[in-house]
Amino acid sequence: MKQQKRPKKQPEPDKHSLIRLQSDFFQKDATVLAKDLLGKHLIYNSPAGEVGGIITEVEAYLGNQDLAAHSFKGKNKKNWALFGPAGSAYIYFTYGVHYCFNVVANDIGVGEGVLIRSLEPTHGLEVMKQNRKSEDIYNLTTGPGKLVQALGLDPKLNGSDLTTGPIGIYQSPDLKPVEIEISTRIGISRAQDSLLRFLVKNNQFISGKIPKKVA
DNA sequence: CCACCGATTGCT
DNA sequence: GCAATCGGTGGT
Repeated sequence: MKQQKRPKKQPEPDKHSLIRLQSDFFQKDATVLAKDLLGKHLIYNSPAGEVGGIITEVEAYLGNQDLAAHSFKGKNKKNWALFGPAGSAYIYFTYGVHYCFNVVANDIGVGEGVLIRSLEPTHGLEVMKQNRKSEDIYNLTTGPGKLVQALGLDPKLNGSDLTTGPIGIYQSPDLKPVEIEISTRIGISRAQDSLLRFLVKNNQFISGKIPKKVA
């Protein structure tokens, strides 16, 4: 028997079915928050429309106990937002070329954050394709610099409140438990053995380099 | 003042 | 494998 065609086009998730996460969700250690962020939606209500996707890869950075963290040597002009309240944005400029986006964790002044490394695109695909000058959905948001470019995140949103501002973290009501894969962090020269990179198991939307899989 | 480097990406 | 490209840091 022949399959019937779906009468309705599907996959765009309905923004209004998503629940915006509030400060109690963010108020925890970066290692815990990192894992909790997997499977949640990162959505930016941009001037060009709503863009974003499901968080599939993250890394935790732990403040003054973490040699690889930007906050290791304390607060300065560049990293001040990392010391803000849990649930705020830390957007930093690196390699003279790219921006990366973090979710601030833990108490004010601790300097913990979660680097968002990869998304599965769900919102505003056309806008993101334009921003990235690529039609390949696997090349839109699979990397910390790429996803900031795809979403068109404005660096002025550094320090902004993710619970009320134009960038938000959302949970789908029908979110299933996420299976998590763990590895060492990528692109750092110190603390290379810490197992602080977390990925949604078996997802295809991961950043370029091969993870040193451990657990 | 100069050299180096970074939680990256893309091209050779 | 390496250039792009910029601001901060540390050494001379």
